[in-house]
Amino acid sequence: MFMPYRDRLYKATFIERPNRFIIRARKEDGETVTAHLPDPGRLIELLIPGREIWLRYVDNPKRKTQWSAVLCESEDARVYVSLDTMFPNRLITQALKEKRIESLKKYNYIRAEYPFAGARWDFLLENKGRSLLLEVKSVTLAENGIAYFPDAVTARGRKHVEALTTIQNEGNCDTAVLFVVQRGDVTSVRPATHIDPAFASALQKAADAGVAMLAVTTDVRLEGVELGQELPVQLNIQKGPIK
DNA sequence: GTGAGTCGATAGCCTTTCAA
DNA sequence: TTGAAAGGCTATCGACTCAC
Repeated sequence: MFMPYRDRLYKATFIERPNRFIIRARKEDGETVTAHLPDPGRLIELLIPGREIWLRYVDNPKRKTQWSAVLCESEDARVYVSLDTMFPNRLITQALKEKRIESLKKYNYIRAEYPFAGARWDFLLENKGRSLLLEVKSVTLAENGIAYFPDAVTARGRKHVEALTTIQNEGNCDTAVLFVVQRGDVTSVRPATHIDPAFASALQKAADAGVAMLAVTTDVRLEGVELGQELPVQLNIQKGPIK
């Protein structure tokens, strides 16, 4: 399943990141522009001065910036990595509606952004009257063919997982976490125990409680993003990548 | 039906508050 | 005084609510 970008992309060179939502980049015509960065994650492996990055122009006078970062080169320049944290939800919305994810094929798409138990969940699915709450996590960090989440300590992410565990234990509905890897050079997903051990522990407890752990890869291109195959989520991994 | 406004989400930095 | 914890702020988007 392929989802094209809605806008033309402009090649640029990353210069700096003044704050987590803003970057400065130099376009091919020499103009230096300020762009919004949709992914507020750390991204220290990706956003390195001199690296190629692609922007889209946004004609919206209400915005403070007229440019948004869309994707950049991976560390080894072999693949592109999406920087748009909104894109996975659009892609997964379409994939769920079209039943493109094998593990979730039996579920019907009900709605997105479903408020339940004091939180808002990315998707509500249903199979034969049984509901499933699905939380989507965007993954950009990878090393040696393994994707890691998160790329920075995430108390909110941990609370999300803990809430899913509680809901799963109550038994009223099923729950799942879906990691969407926004790059095509990985073969599995692991919790980043070396970055956020608390999150990794919470994820393990969630899996033990029955929260389904799913992952899909994507092939990020300059024209758009292709939904890739499902990937294994490897828990019980005590150490991070070998340096 | 449409437009305006509100809310929640994202994660790191900085400031403030509070306890030891 | 120092360290930890809590909360606000940042820019943008999409969903939702409400008024017209």
